[in-house]
Amino acid sequence: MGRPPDPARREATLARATDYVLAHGLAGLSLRPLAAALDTSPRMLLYDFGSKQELVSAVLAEARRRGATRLAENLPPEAGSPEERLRGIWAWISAPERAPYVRLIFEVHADGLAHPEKYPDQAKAITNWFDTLGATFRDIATTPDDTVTPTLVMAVIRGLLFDLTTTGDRHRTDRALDRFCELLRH
Amino acid sequence: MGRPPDPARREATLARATDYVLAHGLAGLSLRPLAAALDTSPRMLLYDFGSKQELVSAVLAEARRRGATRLAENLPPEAGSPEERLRGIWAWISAPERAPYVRLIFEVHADGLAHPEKYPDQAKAITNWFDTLGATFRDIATTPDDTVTPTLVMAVIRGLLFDLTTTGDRHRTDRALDRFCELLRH
DNA sequence: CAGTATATGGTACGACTGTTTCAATAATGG
DNA sequence: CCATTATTGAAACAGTCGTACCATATACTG
Repeated sequence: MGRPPDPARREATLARATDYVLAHGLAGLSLRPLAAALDTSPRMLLYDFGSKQELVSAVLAEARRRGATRLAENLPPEAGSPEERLRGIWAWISAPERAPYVRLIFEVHADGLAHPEKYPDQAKAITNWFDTLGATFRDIATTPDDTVTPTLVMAVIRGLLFDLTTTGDRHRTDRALDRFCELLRH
Repeated sequence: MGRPPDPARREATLARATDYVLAHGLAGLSLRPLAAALDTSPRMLLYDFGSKQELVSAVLAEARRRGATRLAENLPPEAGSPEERLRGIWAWISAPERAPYVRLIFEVHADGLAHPEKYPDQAKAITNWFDTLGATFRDIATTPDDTVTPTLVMAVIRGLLFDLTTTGDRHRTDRALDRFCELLRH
């Protein structure tokens, strides 16, 4: 008996909160402005998530979930040559539409370096996200259990993303990826 | 006439504030705890620097200055082959002693992505810092004014730094750099 | 000494923070 | 209608934030 719970509300709030965090970043996140933008109240955010920290955790999990599905939709891991897949991943992740996700990844990474205790396993989750990408390149590895080549490939992508997001110089970063593909062919 | 100014005090405060920021990060920086750790008062910090934002700018400039001189001291840009220089840079910047600098770089980068207005030209300053490193590799470029190869080299270093600081897996990241050197030789 | 400029302490302001408390409303089953 | 459970609003609490104001202390010149 009693009024039935409405789990859909929490999920809808989570979805819109994730949009908000992707748009505004994690750094200055505050419950009152967030609640105002979501047409709810700080009271309800805490009612649904318990605390700000748990809300942030939920938002990060949701953002990761979204990124993974979008990647799976657009980049079948078996299509084409390794080089074509590498170019596909770069085109996908460096596209302007992905900028909010990329920004959030860098933000969590940086905050996790200063305050590791705030992200118990989420730093690893970010790693897993890149590891998923890295698995795509297992076939250009030197040995079956070689983790070095995927590590290098992911480092190039992350490093070029850092460069692109800082300088905005798409031409130079695109050509640097070309150069890397060249090196990989030999 | 009147009491003479004491510019040494401001510089001493700046040096110790830079130490503090390198140790504690930029994210949660607050005047009162900072002043307490520096045996001074928020009053004096504002007296010397005008505002928190200007203090942060001064600290970042100082940190950049330190990083540049430490690099110049330890890595003469003309010594050895490009590969030896690349390994030298990686060994230098990935050393545990550089961790605070690296953390700060990632932190400023991430914060600059979310709030570009807070760092009018300092995002470019970070780029310049890496550009200085990149100039070291101009001789393995394909053409004299090739910026692509230095871009790729710096991307590998930044990407591997991201990986190393997240996972702590030094063996894997070191070997990934070996692999990159291999690719560069051909 | 007075005059003057720098340096510093203490304090309070207004705005914000995450969270709590108390009360009211809404929706169900009996 | 009533008991019960979920939901929601309004307000307050205790704290922190950057900063401004006012007084005082300090060190120098003439």
